[in-house]
Amino acid sequence: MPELPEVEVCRLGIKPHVLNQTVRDVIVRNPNMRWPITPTIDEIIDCSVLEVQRRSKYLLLITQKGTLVLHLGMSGTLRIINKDTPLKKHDHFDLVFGDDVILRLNDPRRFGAVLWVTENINEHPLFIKLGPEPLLEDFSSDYLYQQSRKKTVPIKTFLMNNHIVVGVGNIYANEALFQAGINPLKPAGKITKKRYQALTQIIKDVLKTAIKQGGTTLKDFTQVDGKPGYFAQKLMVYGRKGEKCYTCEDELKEIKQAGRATTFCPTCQKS
DNA sequence: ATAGCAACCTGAGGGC
DNA sequence: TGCCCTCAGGTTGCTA
Repeated sequence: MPELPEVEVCRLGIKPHVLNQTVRDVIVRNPNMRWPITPTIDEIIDCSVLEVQRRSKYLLLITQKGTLVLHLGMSGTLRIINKDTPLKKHDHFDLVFGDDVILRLNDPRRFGAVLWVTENINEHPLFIKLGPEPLLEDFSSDYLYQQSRKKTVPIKTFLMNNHIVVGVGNIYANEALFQAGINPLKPAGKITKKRYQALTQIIKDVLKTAIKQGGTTLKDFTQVDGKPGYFAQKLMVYGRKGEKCYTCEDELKEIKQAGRATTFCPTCQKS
């Protein structure tokens, strides 16, 4: 389900329900996520949620004893439910704050993760090599330009590399490159500073707009209240292979890059 | 260092 | 109806 906007929408949705609440119980129905949910997770019981943060596509529930790290993988969703809510297939994990406040993780493909981290989160192996947050100031055109020098990797693959910038997944990489008029195959190192200035701003704008719209609902993403996101209605290229470009009406093409589908307009994104 | 790709897993959709 | 194949919003970790 999630790229950065979907995770952020999720964070904003659960925060008012869990902030300053105390964890009463933990229920693990299936520990076999990307990494096993370990019994040390029980250390969170009796802890209070001091902050609800996001780093990259990870949600962080920060308590006095440690941080609960949640990742939604490709198909994960979080809901706030109550004790009478019937169990659905793939409801693998509950964080119980009370009879009426249960944070429940559903994840059919189990690419997601639930981790209990007691060390400094920024020194954790999963976090230590992450690039800057795209919505913060340290993600700038100067930074992106410097990182790209002498890189032959295609710009689309470059943007999806977490070491360069986090949170830009397949949907928003496609959309940002279309809006910037950049060919996804163009080597990152051959793009001018001026074009990086435009691209950097477009990435920020695309992500912010998607957050405002409540994220993109394709198959299984819903907001915490179960409503879909509305950004799918704004997608210019993603998932539109063979359809007409909204700008020039030529046919959108799809190629494969680093194992992921890239959709683009050969006319509007010539170079 | 870098690039490509297999792996993890379930479900949906298309072709026959 | 069923079977088989491909594909899906992510990320790690292997090989060359």
